[in-house]
Amino acid sequence: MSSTSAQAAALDAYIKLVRAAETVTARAHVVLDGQLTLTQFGVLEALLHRGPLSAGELAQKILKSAGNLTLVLANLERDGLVSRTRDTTDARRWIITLTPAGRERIAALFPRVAASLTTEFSRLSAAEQAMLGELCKKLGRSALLAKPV
Amino acid sequence: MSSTSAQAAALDAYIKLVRAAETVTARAHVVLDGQLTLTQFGVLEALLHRGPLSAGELAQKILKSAGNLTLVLANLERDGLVSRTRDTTDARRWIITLTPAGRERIAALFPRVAASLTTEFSRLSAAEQAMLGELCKKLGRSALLAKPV
DNA sequence: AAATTATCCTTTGATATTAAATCATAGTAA
DNA sequence: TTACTATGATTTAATATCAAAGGATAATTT
Repeated sequence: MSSTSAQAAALDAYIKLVRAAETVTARAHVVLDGQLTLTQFGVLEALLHRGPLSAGELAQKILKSAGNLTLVLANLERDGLVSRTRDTTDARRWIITLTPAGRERIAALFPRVAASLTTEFSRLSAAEQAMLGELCKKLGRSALLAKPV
Repeated sequence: MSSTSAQAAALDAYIKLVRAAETVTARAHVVLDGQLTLTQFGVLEALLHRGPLSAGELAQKILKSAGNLTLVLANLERDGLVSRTRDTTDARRWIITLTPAGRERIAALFPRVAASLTTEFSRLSAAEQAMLGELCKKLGRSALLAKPV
């Protein structure tokens, strides 16, 4: 079994995948202009488009750990961009809400980031973008090997 | 100009791109089994396949800042996996070399990571992998708008 | 040679990130 | 009710990460 060639192809594709993601992200990052970190942008964007969420829900949306969220939210609260209130029906949960300042900040920055990403992806035709999305989706599917019984 | 549809498509493709990269990376990370962080793996892998490099060259290879490399290399040195010696021809540069323990560690882990990536990418045919690589490469090209004169 | 500029790396201060342990509240079982 | 268990969030300890400032050496200019 000559896994060599398949392996070389996989590694090559992987490197290109990661570099592309990093490159495009870095270019979008620039338009934030130091007004938000990328993680903070992710949190505020989720709140803008989905409304108030619990800390746990936010962690899921941006694929980060609960402990991480605690710090990110503390910084955002310190900066007056979000507020935290206890969930009245479950005292373990915090509900995170955009403050007016937070809403203003993300509402101003989101279009810039979206425009940046649109420009970057304009290197690809609509069909190519759809194809890229499909291939990425296939890659992300749940684990290849089912858990044994 | 209805940028809306193009924008939606770009954002959708972007999300899938980033998630795919993160998913595949996280699955490869698991096989490191706590023996190295991903960044440490990147450094040792570069040294294994390219031989001794300066700190600056390593930073370029793994796309990280010089300040970051200082810390990562300090930790690797503390753990006895790399050694640093002054470049005899340029006293500003450090030459980083794998120690026997470092070589052993990365030589054992690299095949595991490569196998993991190969498995992950086996969800795609060879042609699909090549296509994905091409699309990613296109995305990563240098900035779309030339710097004005 | 002396002064200037450039390069390589480190330091500093801040945010990010995770895993694991802990705390508080909720839900369930006895 | 009293235990036990599960869940949501925080804390802790460690590594990662960057931008910006600083230190040392090299290269260039005058």
